[in-house]
Amino acid sequence: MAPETEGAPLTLAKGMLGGVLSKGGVSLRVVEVEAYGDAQDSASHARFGRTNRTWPMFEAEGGLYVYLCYGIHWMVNVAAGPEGQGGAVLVRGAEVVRGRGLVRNRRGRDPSMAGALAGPGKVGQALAASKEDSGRRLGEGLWRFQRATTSPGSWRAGPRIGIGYAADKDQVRRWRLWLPSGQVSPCPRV
DNA sequence: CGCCGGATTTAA
DNA sequence: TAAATCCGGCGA
Repeated sequence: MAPETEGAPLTLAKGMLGGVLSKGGVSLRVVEVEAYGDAQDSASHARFGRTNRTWPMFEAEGGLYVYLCYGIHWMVNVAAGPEGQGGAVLVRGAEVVRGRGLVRNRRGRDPSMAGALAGPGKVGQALAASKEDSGRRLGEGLWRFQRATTSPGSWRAGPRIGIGYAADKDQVRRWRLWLPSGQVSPCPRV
């Protein structure tokens, strides 16, 4: 499936753009993602190796890696495979396709405006993601993912956000991808 | 065993 | 510009 010349996380990231990620009654169209690599990627949690938290990153493609950031926000990632390698794709932005009322209740605001789910914490909240979801798999239980039926056509790429701690060489990687139609998540203040 | 700080959001 | 809020990973 993935070309050998390209890392699995970046390949999966491209494949996820425009697709629909669902948990229970909420379905979100993915418009922004970031790829995180294996232990060599100093921005990736895979650099810690398999730990109590990070082990789902090392599962085969389609595994869910969900973790808490800043004590508040749940980041939703999809393991990129191959199994044992480490690597995942963070969902950074989405649009509500189904379950608008549910998302409104969870978020406390109307999710229909453009950019309402621009930001990984917002996506996690819309899906009510938490620790229990980490280690589950897409296609099992409440979680589903439907790839885009029509090709997104084009995407844009830029450096990943919020990884200032990582080595410079990693920041050169343009592993944040988004659809031109989608609103990009804001760059947090450093 | 305690400290540090983060793949962020929000409101002031 | 800061507060919210927590736990994993690392050093001691």
